[in-house]
Amino acid sequence: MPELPEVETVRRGLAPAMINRQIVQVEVRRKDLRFPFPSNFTHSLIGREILALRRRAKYLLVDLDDQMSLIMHLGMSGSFRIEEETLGNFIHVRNRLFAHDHVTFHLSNGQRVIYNDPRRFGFMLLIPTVEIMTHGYFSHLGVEPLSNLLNAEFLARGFHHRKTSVKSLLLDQHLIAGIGNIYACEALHEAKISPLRQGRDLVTQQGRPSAALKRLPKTIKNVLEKAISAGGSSLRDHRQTDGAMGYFQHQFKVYGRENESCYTCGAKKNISRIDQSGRSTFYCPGCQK
DNA sequence: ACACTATCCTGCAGGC
DNA sequence: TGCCTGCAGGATAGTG
Repeated sequence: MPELPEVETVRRGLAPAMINRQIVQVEVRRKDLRFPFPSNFTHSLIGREILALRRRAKYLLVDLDDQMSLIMHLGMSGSFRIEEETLGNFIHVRNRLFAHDHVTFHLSNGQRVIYNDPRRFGFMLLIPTVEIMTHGYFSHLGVEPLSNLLNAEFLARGFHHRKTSVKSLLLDQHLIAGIGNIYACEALHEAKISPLRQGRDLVTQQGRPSAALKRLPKTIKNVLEKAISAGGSSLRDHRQTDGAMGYFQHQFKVYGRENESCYTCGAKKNISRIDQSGRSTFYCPGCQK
């Protein structure tokens, strides 16, 4: 589920609860998510203070006070929620658990952070903070799409000679890290670029970005920033940490709108759904060329 | 290097 | 009602 805007929404929700708190207890309810938890996972976390909560691409990075970082990925269906141990001075809320609540972090401020993940494609691991950038998960990640590193010249270099479709290139985390299926579709729509175009087709003979490609960095940033402002997109599993839904799904122009009319060019019942590398792509053949 | 597939897992919508 | 199929926000290993 979670693409960059959803992960960033989660990060912003968790930060005030977690930063400068101590982890006083950790409950792990199964032996694995995508991968087995390390045998010392719980033991390594208890007593640690959380110094910072960062995001890289779709990863959450929790920096601890012993030079270690907890790396968390939400996979397709992961979410976090924050619950209070106490309400007011007297009422103790029992630890209500739901299906697929796999991990609970009890914090020194009396809050608990619960990780829920029905499909269990998510994972958590502990690595030394200084090794994050050289670790296999991160060393080959592409640029942050909201940074200045994503610009038309960068895309021209990345797309040059590539026969792969521009849609698939946007999903390639080695090139740009953080875009997923929804926002790839939405950004291409806003740039009026067909998802079927080959990467090399958007680059001139001289290796310069075409006029269409020059529009793309801006539309990527636009879509991601608006989605963050809306708390992400809730299709099924994504929730903000207070349990609220994101609401950017109401602003989708193409994603999930097969056979509906195009808001941009007005064509009736025009939005198409096609398969690209096993993922659904939504676009308007009328205005995306 | 590149392009494409199969796979992990659960839940849900739609067809019959 | 129930059974079956396909599809879902991700990322990797494996194949030609």
